[in-house]
Amino acid sequence: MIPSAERDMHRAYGTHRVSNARRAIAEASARIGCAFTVEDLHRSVTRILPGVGLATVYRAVAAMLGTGYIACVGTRCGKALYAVCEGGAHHHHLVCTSCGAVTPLPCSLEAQLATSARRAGYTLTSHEVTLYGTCNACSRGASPLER
Amino acid sequence: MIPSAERDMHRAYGTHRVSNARRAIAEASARIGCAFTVEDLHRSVTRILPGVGLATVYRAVAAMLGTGYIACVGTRCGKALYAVCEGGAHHHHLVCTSCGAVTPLPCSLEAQLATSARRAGYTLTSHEVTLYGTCNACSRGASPLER
DNA sequence: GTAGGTGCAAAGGATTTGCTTAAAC
DNA sequence: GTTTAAGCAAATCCTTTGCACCTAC
Repeated sequence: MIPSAERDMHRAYGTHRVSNARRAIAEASARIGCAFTVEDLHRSVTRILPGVGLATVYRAVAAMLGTGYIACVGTRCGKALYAVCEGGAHHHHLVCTSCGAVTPLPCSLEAQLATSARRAGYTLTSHEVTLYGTCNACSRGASPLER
Repeated sequence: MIPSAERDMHRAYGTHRVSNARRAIAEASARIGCAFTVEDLHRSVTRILPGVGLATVYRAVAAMLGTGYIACVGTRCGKALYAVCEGGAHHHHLVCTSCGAVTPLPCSLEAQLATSARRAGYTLTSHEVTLYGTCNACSRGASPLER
């Protein structure tokens, strides 16, 4: 086993056990390279390893959310959208509404938001910021997926 | 009919027709005073006007989302959470995770976020910011709802 | 050897939709 | 009068769960 691949598995699943199915699922997540639904992921996974069940993908997604390897970056047509998170540092996501590309954005608002919250009498525990826009390629008219 | 109440109905439903059910739904939304699920809203509405169906509430919620009278401020246990939006100006929401209180927060990040996005090669079309925390009352240990 | 993962199928549950009747405008 | 909403019930569909078997550790 290539060490870097093993490291990725640890990033994805933490102390959970790693099966062939989960290996394929983490690999497929990374390969997709943009925001994906569980269904998208399942389709990709079965190309790598046929026979993996949808429930298994859902369970692996839950595990990967737990470790922060992936994050929910919105919804599309009632389905949750996920994306692989690059580093471990606190960040947000910039999602292309045309092709689904996802770019991580370091969070520089922490102090500012906490101040606003405090002024309103709240003690901030967490915040969610998601930016939606069109990426360079899509702005130039490159093949977008259907929204 | 009290003029101010009529004005509220217009804010809630725009050019849609206003029935007794919808009047009760808009009124209940405003009375709740914090974040609510469709189910919560349905319960409140039937106290004002018994016999209103759940589907009617869902359809009214869709209409009120369309006019911006209410907005989605997150989810709780898989159910969408909504809150009445005060003014018309662009703002975000500060949600108390303990009691569900919602405080509108004027958006002061527009320029900053657009710049971050542009730097990443994106043309920003929209953004969502939701802050979660504990309100003053809950911090002091006042009766919280179950999470 | 055992806790944890898999696959399948069935259940769960929020939300939507079809249809007929009733009410707004 | 016509168009739009209500109410009911059934359908939809994403997601979760139960269970028996298998596998990573």
